[in-house]
Amino acid sequence: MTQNLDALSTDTPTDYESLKARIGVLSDSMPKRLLQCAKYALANPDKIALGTTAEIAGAAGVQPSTLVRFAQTLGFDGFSQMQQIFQGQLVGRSNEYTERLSKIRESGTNTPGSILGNFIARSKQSLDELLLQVDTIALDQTIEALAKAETIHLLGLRRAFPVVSYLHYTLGKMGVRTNLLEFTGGILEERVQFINENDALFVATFSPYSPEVVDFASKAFGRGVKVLSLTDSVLSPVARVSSTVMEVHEAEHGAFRSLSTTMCLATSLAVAVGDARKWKSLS
Amino acid sequence: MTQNLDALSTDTPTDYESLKARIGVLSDSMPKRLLQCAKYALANPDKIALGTTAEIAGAAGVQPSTLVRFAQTLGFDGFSQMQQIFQGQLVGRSNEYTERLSKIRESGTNTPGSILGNFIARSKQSLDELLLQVDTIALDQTIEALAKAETIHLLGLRRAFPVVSYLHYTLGKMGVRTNLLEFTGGILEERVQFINENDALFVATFSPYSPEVVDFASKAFGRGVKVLSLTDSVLSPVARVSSTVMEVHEAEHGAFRSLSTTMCLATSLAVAVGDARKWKSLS
DNA sequence: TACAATTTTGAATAAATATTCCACTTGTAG
DNA sequence: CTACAAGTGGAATATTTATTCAAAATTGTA
Repeated sequence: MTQNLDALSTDTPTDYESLKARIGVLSDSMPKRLLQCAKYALANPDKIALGTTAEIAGAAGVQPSTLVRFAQTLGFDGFSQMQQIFQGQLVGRSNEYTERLSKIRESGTNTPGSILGNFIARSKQSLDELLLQVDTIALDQTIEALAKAETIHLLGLRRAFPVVSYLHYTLGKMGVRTNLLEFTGGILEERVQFINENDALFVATFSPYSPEVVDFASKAFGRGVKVLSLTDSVLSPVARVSSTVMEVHEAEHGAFRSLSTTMCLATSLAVAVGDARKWKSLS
Repeated sequence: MTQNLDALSTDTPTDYESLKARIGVLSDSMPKRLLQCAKYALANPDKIALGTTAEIAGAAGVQPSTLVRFAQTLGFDGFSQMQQIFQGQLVGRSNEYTERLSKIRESGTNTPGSILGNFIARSKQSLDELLLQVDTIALDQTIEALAKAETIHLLGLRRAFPVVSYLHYTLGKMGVRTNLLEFTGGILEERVQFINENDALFVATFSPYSPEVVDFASKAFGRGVKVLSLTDSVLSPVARVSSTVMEVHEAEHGAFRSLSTTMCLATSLAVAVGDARKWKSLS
């Protein structure tokens, strides 16, 4: 890494990169104990982010006060200020990106561009989170169940409806038999009896959860039908009446949630199911 | 996530998964404020990991003492003990991220995880592209036209249908009058005469472009109605019969395209229109 | 409607944590 | 060898932070 000129300036570092650069520059002229701090900090950034001065000092073999002097040498007010930089690094760069954009948003009033920029940033963050937090076991189970099912019944109202209607279209295009359950005129309940034991019910529901959807899933589950659900929290009432639950946290802006991340997962699901069916039909 | 029986035991959770499961089980019997804590914790685990009781309580809209009670309800000694679980999750995750990505890269393209990882990566790329290439003038014009319209008529078939049905729901929630045009039984054409001059027609269509949609847009445009279109190319046949055209390039994997980026744009559009209407109604 | 039980609040308190300060040590130049 | 500066340790302090508790509000019930 080439040395950063910013590190020579005297004001406090604002991100992890400039902090590292600053340490690199100053380490030459550091006395023994401060160098010990520097080495420990670079080797254990997580510990700095989460520990207390006493803990860290103990682990690094110095006194708590030395840790404070170390932070001050780097240009910080004290240890706590330096710690925040390490904490920010721990949470991830995606957060920083979001913060920058939302600051831009705050400065100008809700211009269309800033709203879009904000949603883009949040969606990217939400996608990262999906990659990290997705329960691959639940995903595999869902795909397997959907691949085996004779007919896939799809249910989702309000914000979840676009998700199931998309699956209806995409799975249909792949030759999978799907049945999009619509809620027109309260006849939904009776439909549960037409769901076969070889079928599967895919339910999408997000807070605030529609009672009709939960009821329907509950009845189907009671009849022994495989219920695969996609929801936004383990607190979802549909979780208790599902064979498998997949969780997805959507990007939001104020009270409004996107469907960006959910659609990404839905598409993957559809492709994976189509793929699994292809292998099945060949064997 | 599949339900965890361990959550029923009474000793303190030792990892993030069992903590989530515990919350899921206990949430039924939780009073209002504790439920608030539960929801906030599941939605903002990072904040719990790094914040102080005062900060977190403020953000979650409860008292610091309520946070402590929440932790105790889950079986912890106090808030600090619970916080350690969240911190552990945070550290584990940041190490896991690159690991998980490289594992996905190594595995073939047929495993569910790799399909999802692929879509996530492509969606993020596609979102970046949207931020860079979006035509802000067209975006502004579209928002302005939709904000002015008396009724917004929404049209989209196949893969575009989830987009307009989402707009129908979200705009409706904001008190905007929308009319979702459905194509059941070929009576669509006649509907064009019910579109007022003060109305707007929002059309979404992607390759392969449905002729019915293009025809309808063409007729409406001929009658002097504002036609705002969302499509995937300037070569789209709908572009020639539109007042304003917005372009979005969706993430794809083989022959299958997601709706991730499109939904991000649609959400922003809805929020911006809702916002613009609010200002209008106040003046 | 009134009573009991539960839940919430917010100030008081206890615990912990960061920071400061000064005596002491170490290294160094004259 | 001395004197001086720089660096260090650790107790003392100020600050922040978690936790407790009793009064008030809410909820459920007879």
